[in-house]
Amino acid sequence: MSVSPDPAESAAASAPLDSAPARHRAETRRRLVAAATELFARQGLRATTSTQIARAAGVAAGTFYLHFADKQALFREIAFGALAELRARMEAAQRAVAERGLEAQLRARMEELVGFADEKRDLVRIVFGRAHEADAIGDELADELFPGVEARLRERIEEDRADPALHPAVAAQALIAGWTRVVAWWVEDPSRAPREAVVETLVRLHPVFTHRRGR
Amino acid sequence: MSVSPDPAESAAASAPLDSAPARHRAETRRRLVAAATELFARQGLRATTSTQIARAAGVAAGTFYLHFADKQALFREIAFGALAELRARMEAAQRAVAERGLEAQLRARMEELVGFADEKRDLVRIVFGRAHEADAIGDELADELFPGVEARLRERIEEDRADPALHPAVAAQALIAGWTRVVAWWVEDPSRAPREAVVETLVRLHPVFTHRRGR
Amino acid sequence: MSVSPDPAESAAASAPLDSAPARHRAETRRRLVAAATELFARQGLRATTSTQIARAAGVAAGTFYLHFADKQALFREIAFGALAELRARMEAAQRAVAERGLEAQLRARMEELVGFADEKRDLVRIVFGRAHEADAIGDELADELFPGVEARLRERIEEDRADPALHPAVAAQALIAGWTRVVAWWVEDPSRAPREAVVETLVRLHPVFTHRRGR
Amino acid sequence: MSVSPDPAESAAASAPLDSAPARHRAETRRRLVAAATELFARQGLRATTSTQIARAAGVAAGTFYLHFADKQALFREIAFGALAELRARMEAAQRAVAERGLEAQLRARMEELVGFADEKRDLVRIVFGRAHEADAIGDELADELFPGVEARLRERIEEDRADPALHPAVAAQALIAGWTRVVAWWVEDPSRAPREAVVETLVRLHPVFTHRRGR
DNA sequence: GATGAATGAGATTTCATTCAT
DNA sequence: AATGAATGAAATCTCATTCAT
Repeated sequence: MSVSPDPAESAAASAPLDSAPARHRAETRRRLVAAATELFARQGLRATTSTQIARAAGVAAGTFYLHFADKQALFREIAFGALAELRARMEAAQRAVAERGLEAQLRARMEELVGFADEKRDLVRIVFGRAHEADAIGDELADELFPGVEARLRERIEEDRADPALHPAVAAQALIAGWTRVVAWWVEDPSRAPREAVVETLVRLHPVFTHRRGR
Repeated sequence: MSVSPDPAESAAASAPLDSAPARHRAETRRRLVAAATELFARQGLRATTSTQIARAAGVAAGTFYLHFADKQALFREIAFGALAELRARMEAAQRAVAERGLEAQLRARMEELVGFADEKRDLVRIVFGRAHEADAIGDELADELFPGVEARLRERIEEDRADPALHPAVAAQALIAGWTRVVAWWVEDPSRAPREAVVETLVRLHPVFTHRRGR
Repeated sequence: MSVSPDPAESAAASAPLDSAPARHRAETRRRLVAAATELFARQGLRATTSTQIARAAGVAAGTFYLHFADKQALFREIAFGALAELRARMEAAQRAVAERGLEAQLRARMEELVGFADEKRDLVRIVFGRAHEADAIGDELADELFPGVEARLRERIEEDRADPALHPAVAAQALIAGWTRVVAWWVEDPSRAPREAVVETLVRLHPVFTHRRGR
Repeated sequence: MSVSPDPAESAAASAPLDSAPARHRAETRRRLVAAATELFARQGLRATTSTQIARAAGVAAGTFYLHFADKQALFREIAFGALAELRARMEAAQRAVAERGLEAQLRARMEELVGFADEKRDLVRIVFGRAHEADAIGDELADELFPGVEARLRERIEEDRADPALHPAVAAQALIAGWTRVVAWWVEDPSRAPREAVVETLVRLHPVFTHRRGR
């Protein structure tokens, strides 16, 4: 499911989803996404033009805009797709150690985060890297994460599993910024720190880890 | 003292630093910085052109380039100047409570950070805000902070005032990102959290605060 | 047929060359060339801007760059087009007197050269004149002529119709330089020499004219 | 003696030529010429700025204009100085073989021309090379040569040592253009032709060489 | 649905030259 | 005579997006 508005969605909905034209249309869209993913990874977001993407997908320049509002929208789709995948993996990893307690779950999540970033370095670099190619999309992703992180933090505080003096929103902002920055910094040059140290440090900076109950 | 390279510095160095022309030159430079500070705050970095700045400073367009390589360089100078001021204030605040212990010092520093951001909202917005107007300058500032933060963290760990399992560089990246993100988020809309809560949360996320000695 | 590389050629090649858009595109290009020819003749190369040409052709400024890499490229096209015409005319003139011998052919060619320059004074002035407006394009034209001139000279030498002690490449450079200089000098002020004298002198400086066979 | 107008000459004339200030002034001028010669050879004419020359000569930017009207004027002085040297050397070479006849004199001159170009490749490249860095200065040099070449040609024609059907001015233009082009082409890459072949070809293209008396 | 040619705004930057000191 | 900071004009070229076919 697409997170950003998609000019084509209404059209697709008005026709049988498996009609021949609809299938052709979906195929064109898929080709655009594939071409863009490849080009973004190779050249970055800014250096890639919508016309280039269209050409690489074998369609005309104008066709691009029948599927996406603009270059950002296409990239946003890729980025939010990746975020959805990351969340699913973190969920799964957490569930797999559910009975081992909050700390184990936290570690599992951080492990998954770092592993995911390692697999999708190009994407991480574009979204969170120094060149700031994705402009505000990194912030949009962070905003997407924010409510959940804040809510969970609030719960933990209520359960006395996190410091009650923390302002949940402030802490959530700080946490998310820390995570994104650390993975972006690390994928830039993974020799900067052993992967295990990255995970361990992210775990140990988390309020759930540092909080001593009943104090 | 200029933080960034200055195309004119070599020339200036070859003449007495207090000759009449040199004084006039310095005055022109000062006027450019003042005009730029004003314009950046009002219109943002992108919307402000080098020619606008020159005009506002009462000099010709080309004069701008006699003093700064480009708009970014001038802004960098402003930003690094602000950073220097922030550091000085944080140092002073820390020294003022030196005898009250590490935690008090930490709180004094965070208080100063948040207060400073509050005073220079425009600057914070440009450098760390969502529009990413300053491109990589926010990162340059963060990089400037990094060595010190990392070194201090390392010391604390050695003194058993911070969790020894933390990787100093990773933790420093996370901390700095958290600080900058939180102040940017907060100045965007200070009603999001009481100032005291922001300070307190930043304090309580810090490894020096969370670490329990001798464990 | 375009002499210089055309940024749009690949795109055009991917579509039928006679489709409606392609025809429209070609028409736009033609209008740009026409407008440029007129403006170059009137104002010279330097004083004419790409934006002026676009406006005179009734298209937007950016459209210019859809058809030509820059002003030079467009001028190069005009210049090489003229060269092609000159060559064709020289060939035709030569063929018309083919049976009257080498000297007659040479004279026919020189006559055509001088006549052509006379007709296209503006172009000659831009390309070969003192203002050097066309920068290296005059040299590019000379380079275009060089291989043919050198080859023909070599043949003549082998046929004992030119001095065998001549170095063909050196002589070709000298000849071409002489021709271009003389016509540029003459069109600057045709009263400097009677047209017939110009032709006759060019003929009599040519190795084929001066060589005495069997020596 | 300088060929181009020199803003300093009048001033120099109004003071004793050997007064202390005059000597200092001449010294500054000499340093400017030396610095310029070096910079022009290394970077070309365009890439060298008047300010660069002044700095290299150890004087202020404005001082440059106390000695030369502009960058072109300084270069013109260098170029005309070289031309004067070339002429002197050609004269001397010619005189050395005066008794051996016109052809020997011609060959001596061409030999000197090619040798001189070989020694001053940088200068030849700037003045006559493809980059056209010297703008019209090459033409000014050619114009300087023109009257002499034309007059000599006229004499030869009157003596029946050159084809009487030649138009002296036209032929002079062609000859000079051939010489300058050939040396520029050759110094660009001396492997293009053996030096002897260059000389021999220039000799054999000359009307004095090709003319058969009494015909 | 697809095409693809056309749009169009506008900041940057350089450096020869001047002239007040 | 020397200094050196300041002047200032102006053409380029990009590329996201549109819209007539």
